[in-house]
Amino acid sequence: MKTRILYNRIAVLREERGISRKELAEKIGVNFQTVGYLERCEYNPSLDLAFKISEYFNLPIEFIFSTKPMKHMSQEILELKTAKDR
Amino acid sequence: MKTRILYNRIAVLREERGISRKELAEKIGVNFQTVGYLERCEYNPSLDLAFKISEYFNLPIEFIFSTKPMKHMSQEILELKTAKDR
DNA sequence: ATATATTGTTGTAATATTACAATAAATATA
DNA sequence: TATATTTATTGTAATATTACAACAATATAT
Repeated sequence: MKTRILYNRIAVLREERGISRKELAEKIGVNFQTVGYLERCEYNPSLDLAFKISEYFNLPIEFIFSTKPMKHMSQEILELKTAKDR
Repeated sequence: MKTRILYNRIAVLREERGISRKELAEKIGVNFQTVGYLERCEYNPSLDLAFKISEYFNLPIEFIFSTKPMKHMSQEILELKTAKDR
């Protein structure tokens, strides 16, 4: 199957939690370099690994990964706030 | 990474739509035998393939795939209906 | 009953993912 | 500055996924 590039928010989410790739890698049970590959979108995770990341951040897979480039979370917040008072 | 078994509802969802593995395979762009492997949980899909299946059925990945054995949809409906009148 | 389509199974090959090592570059911290 | 930590990059090997072929078993339809 010709694999599409998938986009993700791993780097920002990791930053929010203030943890290093090494720490995240340990939590989800992969090599720390694998986290690097994922953050740079050099390859896609398996569904199993996506679930582990989703469980660690306690966020749905669709919030972390997307087939289309992701909006910045900051932007998304502002849009949601604006939508509220219409 | 030691891969966990992931469970899925592909067979029932496909049945609901009344389509064969071959048809589903064509829609999501994989070999029809790959659908068989997935339905029998003989291996997990890539995240990319999970997204394609999710897009085809128009359902979130978490509704189709799970790390724990899935409740039957029939059962889930009844529980939701019961929860409503408490 | 006999075609036809669908599913299950086995095996091999190609591609994608993950692991791991080694080293350089960049960042933070003492 | 010097030291330690984190990140980036490259290369090789192991494992997992997908493709594909071939055939048997079931089910559907004519």
